[in-house]
Amino acid sequence: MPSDTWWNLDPRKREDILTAAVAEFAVHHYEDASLSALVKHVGIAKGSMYQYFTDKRELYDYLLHYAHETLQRAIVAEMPHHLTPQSDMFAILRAYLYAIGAVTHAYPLLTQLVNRSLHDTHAGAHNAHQLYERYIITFAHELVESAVQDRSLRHDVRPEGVVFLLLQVIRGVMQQPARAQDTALLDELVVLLDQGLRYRMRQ
Amino acid sequence: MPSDTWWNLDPRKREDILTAAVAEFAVHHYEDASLSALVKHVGIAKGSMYQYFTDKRELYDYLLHYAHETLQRAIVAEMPHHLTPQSDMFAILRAYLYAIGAVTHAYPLLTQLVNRSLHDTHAGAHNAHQLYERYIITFAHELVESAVQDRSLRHDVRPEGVVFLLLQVIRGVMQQPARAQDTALLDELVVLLDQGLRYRMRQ
DNA sequence: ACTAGATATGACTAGTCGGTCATATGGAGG
DNA sequence: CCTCCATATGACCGACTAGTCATATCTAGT
Repeated sequence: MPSDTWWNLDPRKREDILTAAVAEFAVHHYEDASLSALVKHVGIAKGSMYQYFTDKRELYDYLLHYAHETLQRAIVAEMPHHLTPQSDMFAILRAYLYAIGAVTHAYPLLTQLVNRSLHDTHAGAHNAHQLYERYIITFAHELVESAVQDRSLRHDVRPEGVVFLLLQVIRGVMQQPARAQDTALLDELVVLLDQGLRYRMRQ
Repeated sequence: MPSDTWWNLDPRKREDILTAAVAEFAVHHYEDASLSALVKHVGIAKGSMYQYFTDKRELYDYLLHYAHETLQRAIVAEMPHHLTPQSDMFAILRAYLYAIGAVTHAYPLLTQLVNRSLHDTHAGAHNAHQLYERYIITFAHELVESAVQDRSLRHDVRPEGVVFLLLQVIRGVMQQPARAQDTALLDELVVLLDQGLRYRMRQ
């Protein structure tokens, strides 16, 4: 947790630091990110950062927490209101992919920060970097469970494979912001997941 | 390219260095990987490494090249001989996923090295880290193209989405060696891709 | 105007890194 | 035994890092 001093800061200054920190950790891995470069960029003394955070790790954890919260909020806000947990699974999935597309476009650096954290072994020492991963996994699980109950999902396979498939599609969309903007592609993906890849005579 | 000195080396020594280097770069990102730690681990002087490679970058490129070649060879060797490019797309895909499962299990460190390189921004300055990515993309494209021609693939969608879907499944299997061993899961994935997720009355 | 506590500062420490190079060692041919 | 070239070595260099701390500055209460 940041210190009291951090919260006593002029909000504009706080935002400046936050923005610069996100940029630094979005471009570099945890170990490579440089506090020296960061403070120089913001225009404050290095010692000041240690008034706000006990060390680099705490700053990083706070950034991930902030990124996770911001992105999650934005995705929820982007989901159409008329959808309920009882809506068709594939309608929900499509809306979710659309929302991810919009949000990754609106917050490219936060997205990059989170995506990078998912592949950072060293960051794995702490929990914070898994916030987003857990969020996605939970979404996929709930989606599948709900679909199992209303019988819209085939029930001749364990949910495991279904969840795996959904997760990989969601991860792919999150990690390729350019494609996430291609709504036609997202539509096709949902159709393919729904109906399968194989050609059938009558469909 | 490594120097002549490298190739004049006692093969056992060469292998020791190679093994240690793979381990170092499999665990750490390019920037974090330490030549000092590496040579200490092998038991040679740091200067010696610079007799074999001009710099860190050349060593890394060589490692990726080596990893790519080894893994690709192993996957090809693992594919059943009775399959031809004309075989059913989903049969080929299943065999491919099986092969990846076997190979990632047999070469965990090489797999980790390659997977890490895919997410390394700095490594992106050079081409070597994309060897494997290109290999997988090519495989997916050829698979789809072949399936389009023999009409086993639905043709109401552009190949783009299909390739995306296949790539994400392949990437997921490569990056989660534990799951890649679960052949039942792999089977289910292929079925789901083939037939789709939705429940249908008659199937 | 004075004081006390909160905050800002940047020179400094101790450590690591990639890379260099003068020197030492080894082995083959004469 | 000597020479010559390939190879091995590790002290050393400059650059960079995270983190510290004595000191300076600021601000609010009296």
